Amino acid sequence: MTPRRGRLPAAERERRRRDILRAARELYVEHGYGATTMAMIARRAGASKETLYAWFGDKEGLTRELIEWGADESASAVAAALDQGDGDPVAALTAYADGLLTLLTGPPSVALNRAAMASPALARVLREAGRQRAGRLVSGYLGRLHRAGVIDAPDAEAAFGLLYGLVVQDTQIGVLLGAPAPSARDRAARARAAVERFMRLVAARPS
Amino acid sequence: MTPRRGRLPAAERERRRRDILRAARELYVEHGYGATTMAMIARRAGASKETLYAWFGDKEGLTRELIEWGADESASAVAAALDQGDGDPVAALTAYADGLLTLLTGPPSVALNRAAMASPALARVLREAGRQRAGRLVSGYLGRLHRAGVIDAPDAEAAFGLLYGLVVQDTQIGVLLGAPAPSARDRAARARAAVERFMRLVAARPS
DNA sequence: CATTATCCGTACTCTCGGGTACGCTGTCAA
DNA sequence: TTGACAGCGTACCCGAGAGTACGGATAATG
Repeated sequence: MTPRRGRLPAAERERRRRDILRAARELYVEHGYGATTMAMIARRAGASKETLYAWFGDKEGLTRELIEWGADESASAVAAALDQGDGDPVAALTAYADGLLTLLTGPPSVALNRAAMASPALARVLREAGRQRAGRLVSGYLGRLHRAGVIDAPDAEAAFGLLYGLVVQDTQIGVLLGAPAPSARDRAARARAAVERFMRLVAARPS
Repeated sequence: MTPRRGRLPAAERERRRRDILRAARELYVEHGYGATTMAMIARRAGASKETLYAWFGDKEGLTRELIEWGADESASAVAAALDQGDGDPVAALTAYADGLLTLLTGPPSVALNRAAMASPALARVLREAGRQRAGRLVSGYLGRLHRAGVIDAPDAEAAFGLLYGLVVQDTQIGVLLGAPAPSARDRAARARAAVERFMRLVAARPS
């Protein structure tokens, strides 16, 4: 509400940048990517269109930064979840699974995934910044479990795919297509069941 | 190439309708939904824009019919796959799994799923005509396996979700976001592994 | 305090695609 | 045979939104 005018110091400028991204994310959630105009974003952020174009290049550039910002947040969330449980892999994986479902079915993720479908460039960013980065974290964790003899999964990448499938099933694509998102209770139950099945499938063979 | 003019008899009219839908599908695959204009569709189908609007209402209506057409095809494919194997459930489910992967990662399905992301109405059609319909077929099949004592899966819906997750994992969303589609060999291997794991997880308990 | 780089607000241009109107032509039905 | 309809081609309208230009206001900076 404070009309900011004149040049901004670096710190303030960084905050304004986040304000703009936040405004864009809200509008994508409310109206969808296609129906959100640069004018709407500028209006909600209390900025001018010219500033948007000066800072982000164009609508795609702005959206790209939005995706990267979200990917940063989710990567930290994954790392944090895997640190839970005090070394108990089931607890850590369950925390990760729950977080994954919460993230993927959350409005911001849904809006950005839909947006990415409309632009190959954005899709690439989302895939690399989001999925692949988180995948590496989890694969690395599963690889360590394997080497520690906790599970029998020589191919950590494949094990990650298996876990992912058990957790997510068709939930994400369903929500992207308009199905209601699962409740917190549902997510927790799914996470537990998925990890239990995962452990059963990759149980370490007695040597 | 034959310039069709004058009123069309019913049979011919039906063929022209398919021609138009086929043209639209090709263009969606080549350029994406958003970048495909009604003029392009009319041009490729050798029809006039006015005819498109007269027959389909608007772009969304045309796309809706396209989705329903594809759903019809895929429902028959599912039914056919489940009939394979001469009563061997593993063979039938493997055929289904392979077909599912082939369908979901195929260019037409990818193009239509991306299109549906841009419109809640289209998303609803795709979800109901496609996913739910196929889901009912498979759930019904799994329910029969359960009642026959072949598997232990009292909740057929949940069992379908599990099978789906084991088969598809993150492949569909990945392809939608631009990852390369899996090869036929990869699909077959995935289908076999998924069904093998599925059977292990829902193995009938010895009573 | 003067200066200057920003930044807001607004108004503007331009392109593009959805949707419509219309005349011409060819084919089917009476 | 002949009307009348259906469908092609083309030209057109219009709204909308991306991106730009510019004047005026303002706060950091020296």
